[in-house]
Amino acid sequence: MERIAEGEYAVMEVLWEESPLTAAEVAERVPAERGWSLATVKTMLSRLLAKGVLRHEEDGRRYLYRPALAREDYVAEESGRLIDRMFGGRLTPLVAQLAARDRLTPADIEEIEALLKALKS
Amino acid sequence: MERIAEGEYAVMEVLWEESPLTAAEVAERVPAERGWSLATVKTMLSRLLAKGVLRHEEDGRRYLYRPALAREDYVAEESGRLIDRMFGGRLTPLVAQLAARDRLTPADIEEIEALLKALKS
DNA sequence: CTTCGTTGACTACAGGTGTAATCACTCGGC
DNA sequence: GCCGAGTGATTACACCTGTAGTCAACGAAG
Repeated sequence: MERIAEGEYAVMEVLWEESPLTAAEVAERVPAERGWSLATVKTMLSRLLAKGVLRHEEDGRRYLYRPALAREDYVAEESGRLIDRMFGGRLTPLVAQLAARDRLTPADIEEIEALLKALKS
Repeated sequence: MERIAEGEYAVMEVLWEESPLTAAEVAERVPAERGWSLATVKTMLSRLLAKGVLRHEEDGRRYLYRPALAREDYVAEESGRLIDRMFGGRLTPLVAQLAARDRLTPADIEEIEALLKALKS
């Protein structure tokens, strides 16, 4: 599976949220902080098409874009990659890491415990 | 904090494992799958120096390199970045994600439960 | 029909990255 | 004193990425 760059990811996010969309609609929905011109968004769309993670269908003289890759699949791949690289493929050290950095609230802990309990049954 | 590229990360890994080391020693210890020449490793070292994540001290006519950035700090930053981007900053969806993909063994679950229990006290 | 806005395609260009080669220097051995 | 191996510095170059500009075609409005 082709890698998706950071900026390209922002475009995918938009389309995972809502699709199909035209290039102009995607541009509207990209977070304003990016400050991208329409041209930039179009470049992203072309590159994502070339990478095969987007599809487009004709709609008159323009295209409607939609993801060709499920968000879950992408997210699973990226998470796995990070955990493999940094934690030798094991999740526990990541949890420990985050805990040590106070990234876990008591509510988070409860939630994860509940999730794990459900998994065991 | 400067970003560290994928290849550069491999060099950091070596130095986090053992330091200080000379360029040649780093090259020896980089995973063989990379198939890097010594020249490539030296380039990486220079760039990492420029980014300020490595230090070097003189040792006669060569340098000894050592990390100027703790592994924990880097790992914390990267993990946080990924979790922010893909899971809205929350860890629970990541755990759920991994669970759904069978990336969690029963042993993992036990381990994390124990960790969380310890955290609560 | 002419004009104008919209659209995809193509081109541009600087900075980062992977992957080196080459150069100049120097120290240890002869 | 000279030579070769090791060393950092400098340079190279293609591909990826962020960020557009431009162009040609086409369809709607007048």
